[in-house]
Amino acid sequence: MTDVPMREPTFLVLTALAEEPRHGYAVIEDVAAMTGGRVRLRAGTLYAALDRLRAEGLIEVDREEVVQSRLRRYYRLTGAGERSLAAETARLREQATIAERRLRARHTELGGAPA
Amino acid sequence: MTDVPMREPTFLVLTALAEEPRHGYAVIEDVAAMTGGRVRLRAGTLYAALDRLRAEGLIEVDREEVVQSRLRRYYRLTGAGERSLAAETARLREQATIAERRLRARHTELGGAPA
DNA sequence: TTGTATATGCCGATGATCGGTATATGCTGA
DNA sequence: TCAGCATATACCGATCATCGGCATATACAA
Repeated sequence: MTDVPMREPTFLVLTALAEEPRHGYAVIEDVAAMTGGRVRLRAGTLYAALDRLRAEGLIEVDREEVVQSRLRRYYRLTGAGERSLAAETARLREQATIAERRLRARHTELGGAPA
Repeated sequence: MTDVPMREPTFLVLTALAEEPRHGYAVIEDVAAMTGGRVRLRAGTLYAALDRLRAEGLIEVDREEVVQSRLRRYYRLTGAGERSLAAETARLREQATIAERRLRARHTELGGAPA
């Protein structure tokens, strides 16, 4: 599906599920921990992303539990989800590498702008 | 605040300008080259991004040239733009590192992933 | 003269995310 | 006691970057 790049929340949801199956709220917590508290996923964003990723076949329901009358629906990465996350990760790394090289070069230059 | 993560086209525009001042069309070409042809910026995306980034103070007009009756408006990164790109790059690298570690761990596990 | 490359720019549609709200339950503290 | 917070899922309207197309010019090649 198109190499429309993933947005940050979507990428982080997949990364959270890459570690182990998690239910929605646990994904929110893991994403917050992973980003040092910077990213607090909104409930609307999270559950919409979960539905969308499931429809795309990148994640699937692992199991459901009921704890203290509350439902916990656990999701896990599918094979396609894992490949998608790996591809996206490679893209992030490549682009970071290119940008870093260029940023470094700016401070390596002695005085002048290149012609 | 500006905690809102940059989208891919915006990041690539800044990366293109990090190397040297470029005019719009040259940005499109550089981004295509940088991504191995994967990302072909739309004119609408590019010029809207240029206007937006200029309004945000991340880029500014470097100079204007007229070549064969056609205007070329060159843009360059500002100090704020350079810091913003550096921050975004760090974010990409961190997230790629976390995702890679988790993806690797999945294949390190004894017994492999459940079908 | 049709098409491609250069070059900038506008405009409507799309869709992921944001921010808020709703619905429950259980725990803690004033 | 009752307010507030954490847990947990889910819907909703608004925002806005991007997409995809179109318009405008000029120059050159097929």
